[in-house]
Amino acid sequence: MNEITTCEVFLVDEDKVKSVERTLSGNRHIFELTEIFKLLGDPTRLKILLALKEEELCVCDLAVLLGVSRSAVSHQLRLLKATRLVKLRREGKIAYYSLDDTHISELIEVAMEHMKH
Amino acid sequence: MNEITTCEVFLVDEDKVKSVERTLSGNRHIFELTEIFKLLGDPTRLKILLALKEEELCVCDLAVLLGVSRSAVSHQLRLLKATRLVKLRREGKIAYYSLDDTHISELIEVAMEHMKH
DNA sequence: CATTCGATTGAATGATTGCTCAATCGTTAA
DNA sequence: TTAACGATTGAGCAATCATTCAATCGAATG
Repeated sequence: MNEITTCEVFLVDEDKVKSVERTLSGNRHIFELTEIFKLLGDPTRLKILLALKEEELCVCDLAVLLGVSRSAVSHQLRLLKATRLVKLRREGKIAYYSLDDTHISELIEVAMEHMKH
Repeated sequence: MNEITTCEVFLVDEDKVKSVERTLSGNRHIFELTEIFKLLGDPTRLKILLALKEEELCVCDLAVLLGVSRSAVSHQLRLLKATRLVKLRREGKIAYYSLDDTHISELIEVAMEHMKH
C-alpha cells in the first residue's frame, strides 16, 4: 500500500515516486540538455543561431543584424563555440561563423513549429 | 556589388545581411521561443517536467524526488503554470500537478534523442 | 473552533548572466 | 615597421534568477 504520511520525511505516493526516480536517474543527459536549452533561451543567441542557419556571417554582420555591439556578439559566439553549436572559418582579418550542429537547427525548427499553436 | 567598408557604419556583405534580416523579422515567435527554452534551461524545472511526463505528482513528491525544498518546487511550478506548461488538480489539501502541453513533452523527447549523439 | 499539514507567497540573499568599455591580439595593407 | 581594422578578452556593473526562510493560506480533522 502507498503510505500517506507526513511529507517531511516520507512520501505521499511511494510507488509513483520510485517509478519516476528510476526513469529520471536513467537519464544521464539531463544536465547537458539544460545547458543546450539555456543557450537557446536568450534572444541574442537564438537570433544568432537563426541567422547562421541561413548564412555564414562575420561578427560585424551579426552585430548590425541584431543591433548589438560586436563585443556582445563575440562573447555569445564564444559560448556557442564552446558547446560546438557554431564553428569558425578565418579569412584574413574576418571570422566567418556558421552552424556546427544540425541537431540544433532541427530542434529550433521543431520548437518553432510547435509554438505556432 | 557588396561594399566591403568599415564595419562601424556599413556592412561586410549587405546582400546576405538583408536576406537574413527578412527571415529574422518574419519570425514573430522568437521571443516566445526563448521564454520556453529559458524554462527548459534549468535542471530543477526540466526534472519537474520529465517527472510529470511520467506521472501526476504533488509538490511534496516532487520535492523528495528532486532533493529540493517544497518551497523551491512551488516557486518553479508557478512559473511553469504561468506559461501553461503544467496544470493543477486539487484534491483536499494536496495539489496534483501534471503536464498541460504535449508539445513540450515532444520537444524534450526530440532534444533528448538528438543530444545522445 | 482549534489544530494540523500541504501548499503558496514575499522578502532577502547569493549566484549567474548579458552587456559595455577599454585594452589587446592578429592579420593585412601602406 | 606602422597603421588600420576586425575580432577577442577581461573587468566591472546592473539585472535577473534560483533558492531559502518565515509567514500565511486553505482544506481536513479532532
